[in-house]
Amino acid sequence: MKGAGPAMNVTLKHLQAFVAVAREGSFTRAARRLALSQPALTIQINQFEEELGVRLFDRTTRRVMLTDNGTEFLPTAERLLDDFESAIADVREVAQRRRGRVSVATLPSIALKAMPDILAAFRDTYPGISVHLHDANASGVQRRVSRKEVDFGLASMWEPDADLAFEAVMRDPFGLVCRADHPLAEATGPVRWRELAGHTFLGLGHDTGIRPLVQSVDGLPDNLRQPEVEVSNIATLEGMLVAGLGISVLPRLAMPDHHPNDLIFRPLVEPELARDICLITRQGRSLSPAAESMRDMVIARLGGSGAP
Amino acid sequence: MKGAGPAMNVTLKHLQAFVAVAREGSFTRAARRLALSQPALTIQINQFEEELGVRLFDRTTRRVMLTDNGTEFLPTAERLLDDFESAIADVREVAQRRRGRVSVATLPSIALKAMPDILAAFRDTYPGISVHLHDANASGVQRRVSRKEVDFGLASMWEPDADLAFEAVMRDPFGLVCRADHPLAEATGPVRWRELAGHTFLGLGHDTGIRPLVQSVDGLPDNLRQPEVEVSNIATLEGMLVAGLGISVLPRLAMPDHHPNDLIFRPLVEPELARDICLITRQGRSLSPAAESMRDMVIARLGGSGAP
DNA sequence: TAAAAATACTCCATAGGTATTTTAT
DNA sequence: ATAAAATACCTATGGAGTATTTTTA
Repeated sequence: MKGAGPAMNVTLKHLQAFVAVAREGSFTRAARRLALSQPALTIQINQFEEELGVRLFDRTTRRVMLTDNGTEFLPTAERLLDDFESAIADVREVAQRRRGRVSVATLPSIALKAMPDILAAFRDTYPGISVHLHDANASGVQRRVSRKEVDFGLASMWEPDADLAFEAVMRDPFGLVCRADHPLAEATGPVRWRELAGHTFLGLGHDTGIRPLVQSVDGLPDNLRQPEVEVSNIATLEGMLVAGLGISVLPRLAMPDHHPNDLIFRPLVEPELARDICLITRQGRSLSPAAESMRDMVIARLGGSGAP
Repeated sequence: MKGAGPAMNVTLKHLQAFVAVAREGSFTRAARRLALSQPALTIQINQFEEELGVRLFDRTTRRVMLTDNGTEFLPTAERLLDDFESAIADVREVAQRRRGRVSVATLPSIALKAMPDILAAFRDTYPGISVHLHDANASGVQRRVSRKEVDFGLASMWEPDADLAFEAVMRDPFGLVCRADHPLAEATGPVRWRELAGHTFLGLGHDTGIRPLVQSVDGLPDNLRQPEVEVSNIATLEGMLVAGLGISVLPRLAMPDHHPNDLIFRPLVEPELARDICLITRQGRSLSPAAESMRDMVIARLGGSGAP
């Protein structure tokens, strides 16, 4: 409620002019330093004094010296200019990605398989920017983006949301996962969904993004539609798979790779199925410079290729 | 040595525009508040964002909201504007005599006879300005002015000084001072210098401004040119006069008035002699606003009249 | 008399205005 | 359909330059 103050015909140029003349003790030299003509400087100082109602310099054509008022005001003027400059410089540093912070929410599988490389490259390119990585399931990622807890998310779509924008950056194809000594592991290469019929199937719980996708497959065998066993997280599933309790179906990125010799992965076809890994942002909200850089790097690293 | 920074295409107007839009959440309303057209404001914000390299607002034609960067920068921008305004306002307060300080050096006689009224009036007119009064002899007053210990001095000229400016503001006429029962006190009104011949004369010492003036009088009686008794300060002289040890010669203002019934004063003529009470300032140096006001008041109060 | 500030004038860059278009709700 | 931001275009203010005058050491 305090409107544009009465001080606002005073500009930064006036302060700069004042400080320059005070430091140089000469209009001519100060003008040179400011890359200005001497008359222009004279006018600025006159205006400034007029505006303040105070004489800042006692000057003859031979000597220029600060008045008491000028002496008193000089440090203030210098501080104002410094404050101003450094505040602007701070913002610019953020803009130039020399400083900043970005936080991202991803699925655990992505955090594990894709992010380490990306983070390493990012820290390399933008050493001044700190990165915060949160992992959550698909629903949690969306929630964190909505709540502005993170700059953006990287996950499959959990449910459409008008406030969010989803940009697919990578397809993560589903495949059969089972023990290497399982009958289905005798062949390699693609495997059809219907070949999985009759094998003990280990399913994933409702709160993952994976389940609804699998359920959407046309002509899904009954043992996949109504799994005999259901677990809620990948780690448990992994243990059961290694123990040979059954087979399962997972996106390639979600497949555990702690047991390269025990477990195999065969892409599923007829139909091919994949989850789209999306970059999730708030609709209509721009990203901070740091977040933008991170987004670009994620797209560059995930965009063209499939899984690493 | 750090030249005009790179932040200086940014102006206070940009900051004001930013803060106004942030507060109003609307270009149109902010423009109204700034007494500006909406397109002008749009341009300022665009320039500012361009200059900073950062988007400050996410805007559609329907909604304007701060970006994260904008949110972060807003308090800084507000602080910068406030600092600026209050710094300028401070200077203006000094200019408008609402705040400040003035110090003056005067002769004891003036401090005693003239200054009380002046100070009272001054404090009345400029309640925010503090006044410091120093007393010293003529030589000391000049020294304090030269050394910038005071804004100006008020005294007779001790010796010419090219660095000082002397402006006579009042004539302080010399007169005979003696006891009321002295033969010279029988008459009243003016008295001639030569009438003082033959009376015991009490002289003042060399470090006062009075002595050289008296010595300069044409046809000065010998008893004045070579006083039998010499004292160095007025208080002592007063005591001796009251005791009836002799007569003396003093400017009217310097005459003690603790003994209105015991001592009389008769103006001296043939020739008339007076000391000029001068306003003493540093040559070529302007006065602070507070000092200027004090100077004006001193001239107004002493200028026209003689002693109060 | 020489060097520096002040003044006079001229010009053009740009801040700001008006009119219009675009866009999102 | 409407209200608000963006764009296009134009105008005029005033900031800055050059040339000159004034002043003081």
